[in-house]
Amino acid sequence: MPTETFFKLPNEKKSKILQAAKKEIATAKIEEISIKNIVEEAEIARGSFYQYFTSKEDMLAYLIERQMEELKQKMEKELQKCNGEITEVFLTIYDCIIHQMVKNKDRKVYAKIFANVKAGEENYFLKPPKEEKQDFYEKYIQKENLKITSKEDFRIMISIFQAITSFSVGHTIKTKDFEKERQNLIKRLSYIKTGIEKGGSNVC
Amino acid sequence: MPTETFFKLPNEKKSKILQAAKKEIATAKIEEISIKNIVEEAEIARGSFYQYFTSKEDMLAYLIERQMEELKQKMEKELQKCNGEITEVFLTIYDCIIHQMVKNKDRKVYAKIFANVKAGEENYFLKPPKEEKQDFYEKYIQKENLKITSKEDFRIMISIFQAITSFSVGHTIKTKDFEKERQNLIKRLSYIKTGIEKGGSNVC
DNA sequence: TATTATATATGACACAATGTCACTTTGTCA
DNA sequence: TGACAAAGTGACATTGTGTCATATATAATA
Repeated sequence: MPTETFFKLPNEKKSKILQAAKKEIATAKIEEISIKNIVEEAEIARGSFYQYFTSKEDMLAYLIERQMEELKQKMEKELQKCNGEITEVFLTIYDCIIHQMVKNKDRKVYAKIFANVKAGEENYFLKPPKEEKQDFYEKYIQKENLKITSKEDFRIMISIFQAITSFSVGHTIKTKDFEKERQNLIKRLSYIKTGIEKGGSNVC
Repeated sequence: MPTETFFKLPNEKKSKILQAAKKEIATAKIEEISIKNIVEEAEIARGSFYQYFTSKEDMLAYLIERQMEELKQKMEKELQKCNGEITEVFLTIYDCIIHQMVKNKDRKVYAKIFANVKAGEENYFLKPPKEEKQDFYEKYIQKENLKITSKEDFRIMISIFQAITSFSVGHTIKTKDFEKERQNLIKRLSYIKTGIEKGGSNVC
């Protein structure tokens, strides 16, 4: 978290610093992000940076948190419009994420953040906002048509969709074939909905 | 790739260097891996390191490739035993990966590599060996019982399983509740097999 | 064997980036 | 106006990187 000093800064200066940080993130490889570049771009002294943030990581974490906040807000707005079908919900989430990574003014920042999500950590993009860890997905998804008998099962089901959605976003960014990858995701979701096995009336 | 010089080295020395590198990877945060530590541990001069590898990344890539080679071999051996059912195949893959990350002498190296797989790049752990990009999975999976009509669909189906398996490994390493997470994966696989939707005879 | 050529090994060095700190400037309030 | 606190500054010590001229070992040749 930035220091109190940072928050007390005039908005212009704050925004200039954040803008410089975003530019650096968008431009440099994540492991080569340099405070030197940021302070030069923001036209502040090196020492000042450390008066605002305790470290490079501190700054990055703050910036990521802000961007995710923005994403989550847009996402919630879109999710309101869903009819509660789980596949629709996750397609919406996918669309929101892709939109941020392609159309948003900070698209390169989003893309860089996403590309650097590690398997060993939670995916910010799919992690529910802090207050509503458990209930976030329940709010938007109708359970009536699902083969679940417990909350635990519901969570397991959600995790399937999270994994698929995350995977699909990754692929989309790599191939940049937005049409195709969206269709692929739809196929994946439909497979999950009705099963991959032949037989039974669950056939597409 | 290491230089010719490196490969010409006596096995003992080579192995001492690789051992030092592994120790560093197992110990340090990925972004803090230091050649300094490696050369000290391996008791070679700093300059020598650069005679063997062109850069830190070069060394890491080589080491990762070696470890993945080892993993893939073990994996193929286990896959031979499978009956061709897609869920069994991916459970086997999961078990192999977890085994390497928990029981293998280089378990910490494997765990560190896995934890640092990024969303923006292919997951080494699930990427087929270089020669057999396309056919790797086809070799072990029976398609007869699957609702697929094209190679393309088969690949999409595989990608679902890859995503789930990777996700499950990640969770397992995080929670360290091996029993539970394996059961969760089994549930996920079963959901994918028969679908998550109520109705139809595909119910569990 | 002596001599030359080639390959390997070495650590001092230049460079680059980090985080700190003593000092300066600015702002506030009695 | 003065004096105290808050914010700003850039030189500095530190740490790690990759390079390079030089030293040493190994092989090849006469």
